[in-house]
This record gives sequence, structure tokens and C-alpha cells, in this order.
Amino acid sequence: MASRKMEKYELILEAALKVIAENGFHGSQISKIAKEAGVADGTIYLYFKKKEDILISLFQERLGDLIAAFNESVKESSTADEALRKVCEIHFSELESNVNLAYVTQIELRQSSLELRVAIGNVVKPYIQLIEHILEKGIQEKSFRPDLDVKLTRLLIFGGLDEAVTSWLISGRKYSLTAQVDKTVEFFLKGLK
Amino acid sequence: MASRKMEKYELILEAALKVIAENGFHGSQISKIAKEAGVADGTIYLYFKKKEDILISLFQERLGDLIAAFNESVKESSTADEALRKVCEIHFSELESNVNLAYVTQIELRQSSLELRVAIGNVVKPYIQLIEHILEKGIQEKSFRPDLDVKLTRLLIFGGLDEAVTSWLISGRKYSLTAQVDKTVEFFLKGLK
Amino acid sequence: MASRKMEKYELILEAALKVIAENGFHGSQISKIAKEAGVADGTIYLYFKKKEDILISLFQERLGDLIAAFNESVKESSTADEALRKVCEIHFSELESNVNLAYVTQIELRQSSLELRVAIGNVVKPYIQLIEHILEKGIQEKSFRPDLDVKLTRLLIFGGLDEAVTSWLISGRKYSLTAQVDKTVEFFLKGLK
Amino acid sequence: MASRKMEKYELILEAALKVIAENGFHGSQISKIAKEAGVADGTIYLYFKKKEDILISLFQERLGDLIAAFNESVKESSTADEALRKVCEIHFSELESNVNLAYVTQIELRQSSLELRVAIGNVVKPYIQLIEHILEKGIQEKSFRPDLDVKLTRLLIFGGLDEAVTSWLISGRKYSLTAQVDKTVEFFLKGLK
DNA sequence: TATGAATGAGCGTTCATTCAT
DNA sequence: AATGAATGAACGCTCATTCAT
Repeated sequence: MASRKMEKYELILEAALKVIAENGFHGSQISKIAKEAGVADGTIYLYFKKKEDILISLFQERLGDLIAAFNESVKESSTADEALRKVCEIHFSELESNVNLAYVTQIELRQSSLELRVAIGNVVKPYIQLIEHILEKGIQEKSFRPDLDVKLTRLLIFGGLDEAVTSWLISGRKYSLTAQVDKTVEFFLKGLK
Repeated sequence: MASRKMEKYELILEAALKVIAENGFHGSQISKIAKEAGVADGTIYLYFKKKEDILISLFQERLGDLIAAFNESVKESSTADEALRKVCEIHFSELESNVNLAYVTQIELRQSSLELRVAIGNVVKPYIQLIEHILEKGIQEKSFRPDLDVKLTRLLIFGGLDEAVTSWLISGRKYSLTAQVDKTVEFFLKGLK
Repeated sequence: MASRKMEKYELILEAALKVIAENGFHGSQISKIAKEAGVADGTIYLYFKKKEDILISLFQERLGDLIAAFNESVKESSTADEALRKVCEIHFSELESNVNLAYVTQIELRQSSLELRVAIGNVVKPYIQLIEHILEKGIQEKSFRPDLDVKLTRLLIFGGLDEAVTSWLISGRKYSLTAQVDKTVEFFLKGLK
Repeated sequence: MASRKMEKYELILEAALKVIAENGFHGSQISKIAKEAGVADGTIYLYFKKKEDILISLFQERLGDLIAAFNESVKESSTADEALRKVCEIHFSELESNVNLAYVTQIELRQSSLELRVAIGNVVKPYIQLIEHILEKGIQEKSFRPDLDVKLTRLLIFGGLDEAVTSWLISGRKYSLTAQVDKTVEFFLKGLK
């Protein structure tokens, strides 16, 4: 009954996402997540070894999907410019359309132990590498400057995207995030000049 | 006796910075900070209302200094280009030369409650506004593109700088951060092209 | 199907003995015993009402055999002296040759609830009564002092034997227990003088 | 204020003794002991590192006194016979007059972890050694048999005394324990013959 | 009979904060 | 102002037991 097992696993992840988004990281006791999922406290420990494992899985499952979507889109892009635009588009649109996920990943999960942050880092790493690949492709295509430091630039781009999302959230989502895609990509491509 | 009062206040902040840098956010109990500062636990509550207030003050005092330095330098800069370079230089060099502060602000203080993060946000806001002013100045000087979205671009720049510092820390400080200033400024000014 | 029923019953007891001997009383969860026995957790509750019942049954079955052996031997003994020697011999040799049983009865099962200890007491009672019978027989034979308090003396003898075994176990079984039979019986028979 | 510190330490030990005697080992939660002592739960952890430490201390403090009393009495005894009688007398009378202590040491504390039992063993060891010294003294005085195995015999004596006390407790203290001293000592001295 | 997923009560321990001195 | 002993709320996790299949 793998499907049934997965059902409950998904149920708990879904509940955790909702509870954390509503109550914050520190206000999300196991008992609250269990109640939201409609299972007993102990049941959670049949699917997750420790409380932190829920959060790590949440990150891996949800962001794993996102990163798969990134890879797919990038493959379909003919140019590096287009690929970078795709990345930015997906990054903004996915988080805009899934506010709970956005809130949890940008705000709540960062308030966690070093151990968890390392796990999160591992999930984010492929994403940053994807940006790096796009940069390399752009250089090969002679579309991007050949003297770019790809290791540094990928961080500047990721950091910019991340901050844009966080700021949008903290502002109370008073404006459209996806509407920023063009200007954002333009800044990355053309810089300030 | 204001000076004497300030003495102990500073003593506690200094101790908190050291203890958090050494033991991490979760390993920094009031009792440990008090011992490091050479005062009794209860004494801390004569200077700070809650534990979080120590952290907020830490951020305000130390980053306040930094931001004052930013403002000073920017005023002395004749062009927006130069001002942006100055900001980046100070951002990287100050945190590179004060690893405890870097570690605490980039890594440890982020594992805190929403309330604290809002307070931190307030401290950071003037810095982001400073970047905004530079952008506006650059547009006036016709050095920067007139169609820049300054509200968005300031975030992309701040996020890029922030991520560069965090990544450098997590990597174990295996390379020079200040050596990245040129490439970073160049990316912001010229973009990928 | 009584035999089949008994098979599984025995299987579980055997598994419990092994698991407790290997993991100690507190490390012996039902799930561990079930796995060792090759049955499901729930199956155990078809044969035993509560976890403690396994332990009580373990004691009854295994020590019951021992006590039967005692009775047999005593019946075959012509004198009380000889009977007492037999008791001591069997007590020491059986536990020496069955270390798991010794460990579980002397060390692990004593860390249990009052309820269990009462049940264990009931199992031990016939043994203590056997010693009493031997004492009475000795008095009748005019081999033992007529002024012996048999109720008290049986305890002194049982306690002595019990402590000798426990001490031997705790010492790490560095010496032979059965080699102590002679001296032990001699002490009981002649006292210190 | 060493005296004040000791006051609360004693208060907690006293409360623990009472609570364990009344509720058994497993029914004695920290919160119950704290309430009985009239302190907060957390206060207990200012005086004891772990819950088990209360029990170990209880054993050490109370039985330490007892063993000191033993040593004192033995020193005052002119002969080994007399010393052995003294030991038996104190053993029985002290536990008879302090039923809570008897109950806790004979019944409850034995249901504890191996770690605690080792600690208890260390407290009991000097007592067993004391019995050994008496035996050696008796041999020197040519009052006891020269062929006694003192290492074995001390266990037979201690085990006998221990069992006599436990049995008296379990019986519901329906008879006088101290009234058994004469018969007990007589058994040890003269054996069954 | 047999299974094993699900249950949920139960508790030791930490630590920010208070307050009598 | 300063102390530091005392407080007590808060919670993750285990595991004996149940019950739908």
C-alpha cells in the first residue's frame, strides 16, 4: 500500500505547511500539525524521525518540484537570455501563486537550526548551479561577457531574486511579483547602464 | 552616571556578540552572556527588557555604525558609480574584518522570531534607502538608465551583496571577500552583457 | 491446536528471554520481542494480556521447571543435609549453566513494578517452602537444632543463595559458582563456628 | 548561606523519600516531589542534575548515616560475635523504625536503571566490607572457623539479612523485625546444627 | 488467528524572567 | 544598582496497547 503510505505522508506535509504558515515556526508544535493532519501525534513519527525532518522533507519535496520545473524550462530555452528569463519567471510566479510555500521558505524555515539550514542549503545548491550553467552557456554563446566570474555572479543573481521575494512578502504582497520579472531580468542582463 | 550605565550596556552587547559567535543562537542562554559580561543574570534585565532586545540592540548599534560609515562615504563620493563602489567596498570589508559580527548577522540572528526579524528589517531599511538614493543620483547624473525601477533594483543589489557575504561565510571564508568588490560592482553597473 | 498455540507461546517467551538478556529490561520493547519471535506486535497480545504477563510467565515457566527439579531431587535425598546440598547445587548449577536466565531473573526482572514483583514472589514462594520442608525434616531427623525458627531460617538461606548468585553475576562471572556449593552448605550447616 | 542551601537540599530528599514510599518508583514524578517539597519543579534541578541523582543521593545520605553507625558500633565491640550482633541489630532496628526508608531501599530503588543500581552497589559495598572485617576479626580471635571463605560468607550473611527485611516488609510488617535478631545471629554463628 | 499501522497519554528538563535581599 | 536563587510554562518523543483488515 505504498500509495496509502504516501497519502498520509503527504497529508502531514500539507498540514505542516499550513500550520507553519499560520502560526510561524515557533508556534508550530507537533500536536498542532498532527491535529491539522487529522492524525495522532505518534503517527507523525511513523513517517518522520524527528520534527526537523518534516521541515527538511517539506523543503525537498516542494522545492524539488520547483527545481525540476526550472531544469525543464531551461532545457527548452534556445538562448541563455531566454533561460534566465524563464528562471526568474518561474521563481516569482511559483512563489506568488503558492503563498504558504513562499512564506515558509522565505521567512519561517530560515529561523531554524544550523542542521536544518545545511539541509536547506543542499536543496538550494542545484538551483544555484543551474544559474551557473546558464551563465556559462551565455558566455559560450557570446551573449554574456566573457570575463564574468560565474561563481560570484550566480550568487548575486540568486541573492537578488531571493531578496525580491522576501521583500514582497514582508511588504504584505501589496504588488504583483511576476510583474517584476521584466525589470529584474533587464537589470541582470544590462546592469545599471 | 550615564557613562557608567552605558559602560555596562556596552559590556553586555560585547559579551552577547562573542557568546553568539562562539555558541550559536540556540546555545546562547542569558546566563552564558551574563557570565561572559561579568554580571549577574538579573542585571541584564536592568538594561534590556527581554532577551530579544539584546539582539535588536546589537544589530542597531553595530550596523548603525556601519550605516553611518556608508552615509559618510557616499557623501564624499562625487559620482553614483563611485558611491556604489564605496557601499560595496565597505559592506564587504567591514564584515570581512569583523568575522564575529558577520557570523552573527548573516547566520545566527536570522534564526530568530518574526518580531526580531522585523526589528532587524528596520535597521536594514536605511541601508536599502541609501542604495536607493545612489540609484536616483545616478539617474539624475544620466549615468544610470532612466527607466530603472529603483524600488526593485535596490533590493536586487542588496540581496546580491547579502548573499555574497553569506556564501563566503558558509564556504569557511576560503577566499577574500574584498577581492570580489570589483567584479561585483562591475556586474551591477554593466549587467551580464 | 493446543500444541500449535503452545508453540507460539513458547516462541515468545524464548524471544523475551533473549531480548531482555541482550538489551536489558528498559531496552526490551514489545516490538523488539515480537521481531525476535518472528511475529507481529499484535500477535503477542493474543497470548499475553499485558507486557508484564510475558515476564511473569517467563518467571513461572522457567523457574517452575527449576522448582520441579528441586522437588524431585529432594524427594530422592535420604537426609535433610543431603537435600539442602541438592538444593544449593541445583540453584547454583542451573543458573550458572543458563546465564541468560540468571541475568534476567537476578538483575533485569527486579527493575519492574511492584505488581510484577509480587507475581515473582508467588513463583518463589514454593521454593522457599521447599527449604522450609527440608528444615523441618532435619529437625525431625534430629539432624538440625530443634529450636530453629524455620520461617526465619528459610529466608536467611534463600537470601544467602540469592545474593551469592547476584554477586557472582555482577562480578562478571569471573569464578565458578558451583565451586561455592560446599562452602555455602557448610556455612548453613555449621554456621560461623 | 550553606545552611540555607542544605535546607532545601534536605527538603527535597525528604520529600522524595515520602513520595516514593507512597507512590512507588514509577509513580514519583518530579512534579510530585517538587509539590511535596514545596518548591518549583525547576528548583530541583538547582540541587540535582538528573532525577536519578535524587535517588542516588537519597541512598547515599540515608544509608551513609546507617553505615557510619555500623562502623561506630563495631569499633566499640570487643568481640566479633558482639560486632556481628550489633550489625544485625542496627540493620533490623533502623529499617524497622524508618519504614519509608526501608520500603524505598528494599523495594522501590531496586526497580531502577542499571546506572542507579551500580551507584547503589557502591553505597552497599562498604557495608559488605564491614561484614568481611568482622569475619576476619573473628578468625583472628579464633572465635570463627579458620577455614571460612570470607568473600563468600559475607554475601551469605548480607543476603540473609536483606531477604529477612524484604520479606518482613512484603508480609505487611505483621511481626517485629528486631525480635528476630537473636535467632538470626544464632543461625549465622551456629548454623543449622 | 494474525497483522502492523495507528493511537495518545505521559514526563523529564530547559531557560527566560522575576523578585526578595 | 546589583544579585542569583527560584520559578513554572512549555514540548518533543516513546511505546504499550488497540483494532480494522
